[in-house]
Order: sequence, then structure tokens, then C-alpha cells
Amino acid sequence: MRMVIARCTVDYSGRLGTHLPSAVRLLLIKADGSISLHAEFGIKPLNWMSPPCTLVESDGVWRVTNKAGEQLMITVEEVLHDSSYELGLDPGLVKDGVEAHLQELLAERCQVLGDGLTLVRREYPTDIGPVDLVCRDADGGYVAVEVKRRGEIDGVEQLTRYLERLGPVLSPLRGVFAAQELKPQAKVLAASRGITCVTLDYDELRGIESDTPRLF
Amino acid sequence: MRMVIARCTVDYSGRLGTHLPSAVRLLLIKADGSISLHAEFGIKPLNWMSPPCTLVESDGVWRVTNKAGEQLMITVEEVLHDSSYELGLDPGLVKDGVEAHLQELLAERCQVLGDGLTLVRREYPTDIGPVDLVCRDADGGYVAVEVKRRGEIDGVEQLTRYLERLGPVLSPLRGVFAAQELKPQAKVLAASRGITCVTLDYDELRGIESDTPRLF
DNA sequence: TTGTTGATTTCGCAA
DNA sequence: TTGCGAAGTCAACAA
Repeated sequence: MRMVIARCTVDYSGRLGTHLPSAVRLLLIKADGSISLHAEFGIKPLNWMSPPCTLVESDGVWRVTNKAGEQLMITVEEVLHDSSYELGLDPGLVKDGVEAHLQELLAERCQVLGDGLTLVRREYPTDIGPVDLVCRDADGGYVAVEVKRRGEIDGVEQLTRYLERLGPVLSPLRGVFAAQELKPQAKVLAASRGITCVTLDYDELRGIESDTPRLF
Repeated sequence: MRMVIARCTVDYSGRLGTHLPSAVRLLLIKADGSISLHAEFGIKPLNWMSPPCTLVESDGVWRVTNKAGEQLMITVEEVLHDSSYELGLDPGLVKDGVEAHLQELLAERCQVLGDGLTLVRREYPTDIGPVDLVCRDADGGYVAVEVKRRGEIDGVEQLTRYLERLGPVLSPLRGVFAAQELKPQAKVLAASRGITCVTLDYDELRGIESDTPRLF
């Protein structure tokens, strides 16, 4: 990890073109060859080059290129700081509460998606990709379920494609779109296609019953 | 801009929960209060907190919180480097070649989308969002145009929805899907729905005629 | 290698 | 403030 504070101008040419006028910025060069330029504001870097890429430094001009032909040219005018550290391999981030989790919990409690639902299987395969959950309802009908953290229009389209594919195979079949948040447009599109929307409560799914024991 | 190299553990609790075991990392604290933790690999930070947020340092434990109640807790075990620099305000990134540009250029030159096309309007409003361009062809028919940098399957779905909405209003109506790059799957889906695909050449759109004057 | 999907997506614009 | 769509989206995983 090399950290350089320098006054510089930057030009990027690749998927689009960008230019950065002269200013003082942080240049971060990592062990994998990646480089990012940071200003005093914002989480995202102003410019960057993802690995794998190669950096060639020559006479105050840094040229970073990758295989796709994208190029970052940094003209360094003045260096205020330059230091390097060996950080070693990071053990990595442990996550809890993403979509895979929701699907897991729903598989165990599909009744929150509708009374009398029972699980047929998770990741039900089709030739255009797996359906998150397939269940059966009390009347023996099939239910294809798409699970999302944020329910947007794309998710409804995705479920619609699955329903078209599975309709001839599993009959009768209906769709349920389940998400922690549901965008209004997604609700409208789902309704117009006869798809039921369900809003999920993550804490409730994990089992709020243990937090609020009912004695009566 | 404060740069700290330190051995630390990190816990985030907010939209999800995460944990980082002890390791040496770069902690980047910017003037806007934002903080990000970087490992030796990858462009994206391992953990971060976007501004606005507040940092409270007490006895080797850094607590960063925001208004939404998200919290980042950093337990600093050993500091290897700690320095600060004033970078000042950055003049900012100048971009060239994004979708808005394409749409602008196409509005002026819709004939590249088909002979005899004339513009009706940009951002033609519908109740499910604006259509990039609406044109009329030489026969008086309407043409709905979706413009993308990268033409993928989602864009075809989007245009299809617009066509369904506008069909009853503008008649006769057909669709054109225009992009700098067209994925094969997008072409297939478009063809199956009677949508014409057009590959755009950005340089040509900007006006190659000035570079190659024709005397004959 | 290519494609698909999720993401603490982030970011900007408009209503 | 909220909602919606674009992004040099990034990154992980499957085919």
C-alpha cells in the first residue's frame, strides 16, 4: 500500500473520457496494482483503475493501462507525501442479513407468504435460471416466489419470465414477489400481472416470537 | 484528509451486519466526516460510512454514527501511521460520453436511426417514466427510441413497456433500440418483438463530417 | 472467459 | 425529501 499526496492533473480514456484539473489529491496504489485518486470529499474515488493493470512512471507522468485498452494518465506536479506499508492479506468481511439470508429464512417459514404454503424446493431450476422458491398452497396449486431485499420493477420482470417458463410445467401456477421494501411501480406492475406482493420484516422472520413471549 | 495505518477490528450495524477480524488496514478520514477502511486488495473499501456522519474517538474505540442509526465501531489495537493533509476543494471531474450525451446528439441527428425520421420530442412522458426519444418516420408513423450506452436485455424490456403504454396513444408505433454496444441476447429479444436495433458510433455522432470534408 | 445477479451499490436529477 | 434511472457501476459466482 503506497500513499502519495500530490498536486496533479488526470486524464482517463476508456469507457468514457474524463479530465481532472490540477489539484492536490491522495493517490492510493495497492499491492494488486490498482490505483485510486481521492479528494477531500466523498466516499468514491475521483478516478481509478481496477486490477489487473500496469503502472509505468516516467518523468512525473504516471500511465496506468489495462488489457481492455483503458488508460489513466496522471501528471504529477508536486509531491507532498509518499509512504508505503505492507498490510498483508486481509481475513475479509463477514456479512449477515443479505438476500441469501432472507431466502433461507423464508424457506423455513413460507407461511408468511400465504396461509397454508409448503415448500417444494429452493433454487428451483429452469433453463433461464433458478427460481428462488417454489411452494404449494392449500389447494395444491404451485407458487413461484421471487425474493429481493428491494423490490423493484426488474424483479417483477424476472418473476414474470419464470412464470412464463414454469406455467406449462407446474399447473396451476401463481407468483409471489417478496421484499423488505417494495417500490410503488413494482407493486403496480405486479398487480397488473396478477402477482401478489408481500412485504418482509427481517426481524420478524428471524423469530420475534422469542423476544415477545405471549403468556395469554 | 487523515490517513491512519492501524491494526484493528471493525463491526458495522446498519442495513446489514458485518464484522472484520483483526488485521492491519488503512483508515481514511475525510474532511466531510466520511470514513473508509482499505485492505491491500480491491478498489472498494472493506467498510465505510458515508457522510454526513460523526466520529467519536475514545480509548482506542472509534464510533461512527449517522442519522439513520447505522453504526461503525472500530477497535484500534496498534497505530503504525497517522498523518493529515489539507487538500482543499477539488475542481471536480469533467465527463464526456455518457448516455445523456448520446441522447442529445441523437435528438439532433435522428436520421441515423432511420431514413426520414424527425424528432417529436425528447423525454416523452408516460406514466411509467419518460421515453428517451419519440420520432415520426416518412410515412407519418411514430417511433419510440430507447438510448443506452450498453444495450442489454433490461433496456429491451424497458422499451417494450413503453411501446405497450404508448401503442394506444400514438399509432402506428414501432420501437428502435439504440446503443454503442449491443449484447447478442438483447438483439435476439428485440428481434422477437419486432424492435429494430441500431449500433451507435459516438465519434460519428459528434460529427465526423468536419474531420473528413468531402469535396466531391 | 463470459455472463448473470446482488449490492451497506453510489450518485445525480427531478418532482 | 423521495423516487427513479444511470454507472467507467463493483464484485461474486456459475456456466
